[in-house]
Amino acid sequence: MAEHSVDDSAEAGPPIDVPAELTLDILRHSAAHLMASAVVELYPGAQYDVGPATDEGFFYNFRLPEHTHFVEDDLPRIESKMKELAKRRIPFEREVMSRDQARHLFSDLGQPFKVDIIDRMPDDVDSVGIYRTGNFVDLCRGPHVPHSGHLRALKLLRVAGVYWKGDESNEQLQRVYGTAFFDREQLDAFIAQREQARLRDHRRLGVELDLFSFPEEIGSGLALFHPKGGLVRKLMEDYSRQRHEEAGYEFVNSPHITKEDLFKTSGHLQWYADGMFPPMELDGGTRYYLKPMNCPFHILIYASRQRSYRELPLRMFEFGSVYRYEKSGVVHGLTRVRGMTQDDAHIFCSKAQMGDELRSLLQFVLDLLRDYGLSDFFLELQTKPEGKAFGTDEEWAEATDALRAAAVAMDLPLVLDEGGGTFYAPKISVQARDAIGRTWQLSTIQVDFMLPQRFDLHYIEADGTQARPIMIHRALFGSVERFFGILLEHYAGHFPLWLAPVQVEIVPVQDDAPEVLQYAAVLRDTLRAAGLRANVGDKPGARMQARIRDAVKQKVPYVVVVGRNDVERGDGVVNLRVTQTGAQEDVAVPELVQRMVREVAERSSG
RNA sequence: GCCCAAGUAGCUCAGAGGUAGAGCAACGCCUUGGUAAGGCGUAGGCCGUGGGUUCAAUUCCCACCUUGGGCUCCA
Repeated sequence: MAEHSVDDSAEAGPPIDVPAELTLDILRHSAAHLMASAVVELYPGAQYDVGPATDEGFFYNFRLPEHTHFVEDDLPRIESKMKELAKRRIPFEREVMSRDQARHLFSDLGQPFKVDIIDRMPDDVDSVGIYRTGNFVDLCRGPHVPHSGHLRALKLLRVAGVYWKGDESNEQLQRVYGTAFFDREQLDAFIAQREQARLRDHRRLGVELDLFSFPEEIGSGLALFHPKGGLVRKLMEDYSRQRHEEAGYEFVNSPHITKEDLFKTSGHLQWYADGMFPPMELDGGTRYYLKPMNCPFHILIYASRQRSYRELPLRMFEFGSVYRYEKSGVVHGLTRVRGMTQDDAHIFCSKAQMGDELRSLLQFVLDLLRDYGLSDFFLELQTKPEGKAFGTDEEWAEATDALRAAAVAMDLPLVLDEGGGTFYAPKISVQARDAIGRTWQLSTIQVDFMLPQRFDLHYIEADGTQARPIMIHRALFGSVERFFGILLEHYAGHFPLWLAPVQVEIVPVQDDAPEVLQYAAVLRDTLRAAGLRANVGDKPGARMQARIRDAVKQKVPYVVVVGRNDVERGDGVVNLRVTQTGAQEDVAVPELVQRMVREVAERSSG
């Protein structure tokens, strides 16, 4: 997933001695040097910036001379040059020199990025490490492999434009990504793993399974859900509604557009305008905005009349459609869209209730996510974004502490994301690992002291005085679209029975024998009467084998084959095929119904 | 928004300065087959959109739209 921000720590410190063992990071960092070495040979005058190892491999940032730039087709050339250099077993030679000496060296070499790194080093650094690989010289604390012969399982992956030091206002450099492993087998496994990820890409599955599409006519980042996708989505939403109802939420609704004043009051126009679609202006000059969030609306519902302490906590839930103006380059399938539906709720409560409410809420979130088949979580605590938020540090600290306390009580790994909160509140993000180990940010829970102030919310305390409620903002799926995409990838399209758009495909062996078709129709109706989604294909002339294959490709969980033999035997036993494994067994219809109904009720993941 | 690349039939892709092709899907006919593709045939395309160059553009150039990989940002 997301790469680290540019990390030049490998270059910025004093040199490190030879390591006790050769780690993958060391190998990859050496591979980055080798790549830079190849690039400098192939593109004389190329300037190199930083080139660390990453989780997936390594990269190096370059500026090529005279407006030349890499294209994808250059990668094979660079890669062969690297292999050629690797064969020569060129030693990685370490040298320690004074800071001044190094500065002169890189200045003479015409490597301004290195000079800059040296200049930015802390004052107490007076000697630095240099590594030479043949003619290539890099500022580097190391360590490295002894010689380039260790670098044989290599692959360059892609080129990308990156901002120097990761800052949008800086010049853009070109980054070449690659990866390296100890041996060929590991590299092949990596390539196979990428292929697996490609096969379960939700954008691909969305087309194959006829779930959703992104027609150009609508616009970037706006999805259309087809009947099957719509059904899965409805099942997801129905269950969510049911659970929310049980957990004491009330259902509200709000419009998609609103006058600008509402977003002035909420602070969205001050802090979030970049993420909003431009306004539409009516005849009288009144400006309306599409809503990027639902909170101001729920706040107005709260404020619609006087509230008593007896009503708190007040929990308002809505599948709210919001629109966010995402930059054109970031839109991505269902996981990053411009129009989405949040399973959004706002809890209004007293400060005294906040702790309990947060703990039970977190438990509720995790329980619900588990029901959708995710079970491997960690939490992230995101704090005040300096300079991009209102409110005092004390208020933020109090809200953040409340969140931290609730998070700690969950006994899950907790990581800190300094400055990752929104403009009105710190938050906990629930991160989940999917079936192939990728992590996704799902739920967010925010403790908000700001908006109740800005909207001047209050309630009447037991003693008759006015008090200020606090707000908890929370979304479990995050957005329905995004969660749908994540589940689709998590399951690789094999939805668990309770979510599968078609649960059983009934395949007649002889599709022109009336008694067989009749038998299949009766079976279908029996299954449907039990609330199961059963289907008999109506494609004429399709042979049994082809129908089975289609059902498998459509990832229908079960296939039941019925034919003349079953009709003649008349014992109500049919053959069941578990699509994902190909396993077959004979089973009596009542038992089949019972089993499937139970599997649905348990929401088991197959 | 920025860097790089790509848009040809529903899908996956080939092609070439002289107005297009395959496989699968669709449709029709034949086949009635017991667990992952039966056979034959038919139809399907403003070659992303708009400009330009040219006798001629889907092919070359420009802009825009959409998509992909990144950066930045985020649910």
